[in-house]
Amino acid sequence: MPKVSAEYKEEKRNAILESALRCFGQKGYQATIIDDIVADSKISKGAIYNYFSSKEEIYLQLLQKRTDEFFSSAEEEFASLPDALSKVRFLFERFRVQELTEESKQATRVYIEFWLFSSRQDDLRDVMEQRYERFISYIGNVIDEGQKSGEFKKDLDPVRMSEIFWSMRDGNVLHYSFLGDQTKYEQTWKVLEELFLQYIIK
Amino acid sequence: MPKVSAEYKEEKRNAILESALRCFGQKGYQATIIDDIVADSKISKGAIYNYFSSKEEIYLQLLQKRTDEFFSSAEEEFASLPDALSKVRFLFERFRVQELTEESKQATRVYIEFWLFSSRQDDLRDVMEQRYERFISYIGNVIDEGQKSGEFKKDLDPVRMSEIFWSMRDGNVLHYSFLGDQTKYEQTWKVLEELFLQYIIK
Amino acid sequence: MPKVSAEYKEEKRNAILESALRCFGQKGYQATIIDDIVADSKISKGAIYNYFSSKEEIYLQLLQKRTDEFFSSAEEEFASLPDALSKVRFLFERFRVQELTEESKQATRVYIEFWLFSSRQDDLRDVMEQRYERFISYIGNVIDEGQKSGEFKKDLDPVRMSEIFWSMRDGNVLHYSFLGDQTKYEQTWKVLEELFLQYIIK
Amino acid sequence: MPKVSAEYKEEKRNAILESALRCFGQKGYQATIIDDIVADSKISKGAIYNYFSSKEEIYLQLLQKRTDEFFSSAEEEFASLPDALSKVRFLFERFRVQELTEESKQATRVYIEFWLFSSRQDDLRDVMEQRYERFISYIGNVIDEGQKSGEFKKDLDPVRMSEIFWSMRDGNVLHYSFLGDQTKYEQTWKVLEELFLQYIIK
DNA sequence: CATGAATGAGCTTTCATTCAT
DNA sequence: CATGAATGAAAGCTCATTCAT
Repeated sequence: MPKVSAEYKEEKRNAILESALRCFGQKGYQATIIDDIVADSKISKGAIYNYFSSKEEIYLQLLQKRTDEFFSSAEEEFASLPDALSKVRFLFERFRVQELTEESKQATRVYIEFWLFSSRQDDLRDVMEQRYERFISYIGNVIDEGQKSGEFKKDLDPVRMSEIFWSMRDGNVLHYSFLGDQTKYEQTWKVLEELFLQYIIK
Repeated sequence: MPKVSAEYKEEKRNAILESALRCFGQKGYQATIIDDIVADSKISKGAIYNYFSSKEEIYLQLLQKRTDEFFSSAEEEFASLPDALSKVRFLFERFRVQELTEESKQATRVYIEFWLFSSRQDDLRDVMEQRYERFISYIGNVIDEGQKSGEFKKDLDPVRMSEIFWSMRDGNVLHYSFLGDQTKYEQTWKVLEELFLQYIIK
Repeated sequence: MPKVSAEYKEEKRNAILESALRCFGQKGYQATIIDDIVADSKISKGAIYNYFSSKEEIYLQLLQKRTDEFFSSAEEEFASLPDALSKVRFLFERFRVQELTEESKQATRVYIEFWLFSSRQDDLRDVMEQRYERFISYIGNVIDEGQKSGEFKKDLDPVRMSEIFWSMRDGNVLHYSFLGDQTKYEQTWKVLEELFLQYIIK
Repeated sequence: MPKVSAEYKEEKRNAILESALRCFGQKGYQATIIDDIVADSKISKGAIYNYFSSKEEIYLQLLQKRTDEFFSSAEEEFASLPDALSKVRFLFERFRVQELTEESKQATRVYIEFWLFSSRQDDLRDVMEQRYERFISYIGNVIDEGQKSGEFKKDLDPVRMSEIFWSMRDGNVLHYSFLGDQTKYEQTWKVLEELFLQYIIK
């Protein structure tokens, strides 16, 4: 019989994750120290370690949460979209709008940093690779759908096009996260969308 | 041993830089400790600090050297290329081939990590920003040249297209550095080239 | 263990300061390494840095504490002393007795070393200069009081006489800290007292 | 058969010592690094170690040289002085004038620093103790001479008075080296002279 | 469960000294 | 003898993690 309710614990977990995202975003994953999260969240160091076993774990959970949120919200939107093209357009729109928030920009930056960081640690690599697959196949499926419906060219490899989508997105956000110019980000992203659609649409 | 030749010192410097690149590439900039470079280069810690004033300095010099090499070799090639389109094609070709080397892949990975890292430190930011400008304007000029010669569409913003080129490249290399699949890298890059050229050519 | 009382922390702070004084006294400020204080106090390096931000800070706090103690105890004694002469006599007596303790001898030695050391570092200089002023004006005021009451010669500059007092004291302790001969120290100090009083008394 | 003349070697030795004094004076003994002396003297590190076996040795030699110079010049002056009082007056005058030079002020400062430093190392202690004795007995002898000639009070202990002389001098220079106010130094020293003479003269 | 004091391995950088040339 | 590159043992300080209260 637990001493506190499950909601209470869930709330605390979330508070820690939110603080962690802010801190990681501001200082970077490696540069953030646990005391930064303590200061931001006003939750004691010991408590943080009650909820997460390590700094790495915090990051991983954060990533998981954001990933889940992305997929569930995308899934929700997709339900009302009639065809593959609308879905691709929606994704471009979504990344155009979403990245503009400071939170989202930082999340991506941290994601890239951690991605790089993880690539040298086998246990982390596996986690990141699975996540990668999930993202790739998600858009791959939309492309595939569009091919089947005759919207997109048939001779494209859906996986390849998906990789291209994500490369463009990651590259663009990487530049934006350094430059910080929102208008430029939106315009560049708009051009990338044109480039991409022009290439896949029949 | 003192009063050694300038070449000797240059060699030593390069040996350190090469070791550093290997180490940074394998473990990441932040995760690499000076002793890793000592172990890899068989050069003592003190000696390393005779050549470079800090770990940061080592990185910056490494970056400078690679940047200089890129521009001088590109300049050389460009001399024999008749038009802007050939130049853009050459750049795509170059990044297709060059990134395939382990060294180059790691260099880019380290570059991205440091880029992220530097964005929070004002003094480093300046250095990185200047380097960024240099790369952007380099391809911007080629685009501009192509517009004047009538090769490329006139209504494109050269700077934007340059940013798009670099975003695509950085995004693609980032993915490749994580996945490590050369064939996939080449194919994706090929498609990105098509996408890009199709968009800019009249 | 956390959420300890303020006294607990105060005790720990003091334990560190006491160890530091012992170490500084034995080996000198510059020659003392943090591990010496760790060894002497049996408090871990990390814990020491929880209480003080640097070795310099430890020294400065030590100085502050001793200075405060000096002034508050002197103030207390002064309250019951009827005239300026008694006060000057008291100060001579005090330094005669106090310096005899090993702790006090070492403190002065460390103080002088740090004084020398600080004179080349602007931020430290300021701190040390203020402390200097405070000591000088303290005795200057007593001299002044004695002049007004007619005890001391009127044509003396109180500040100068105060500087002379402290010069004699610092010089004498410096010699004593090197020689370590208590009897000699006391006798020399006695003579210096005579010299001084003979010069200021009407 | 040496390769170079003895004078050549002597010159180099002196050049090193002069640079060392400048450096020690500016930065302190402990804070001075060999490279400072290299930079100041333009003599290579290896060469310095040909002439001196360690940094400590450099200091000791410097001290020896200055001590010898002091005694030989004092001896020279003393020859023409008729009585003990003139000799004591001459010493006060000498320290009043001499300390005003930047070089001399720094030398004393370094001397005190090293004195403190040496007191914890047995081998150095011996050297410093001997030097101490020499200085003490030098003035002790003058006092003694004055007592025998009837100039000074008979009931004074010459050694004690000598210690007092040197305490006053070291204390005063210590303060001056921190404050750096020449006028104040001269005036304070003048008062100390009065104090001292008033006490010893019959 | 929460707290935050304690731990100590680990990091970057320094510098007296050595020694190959 | 002169040179200055090489060495590596320290030193000050950090910070993820633990655990007594």
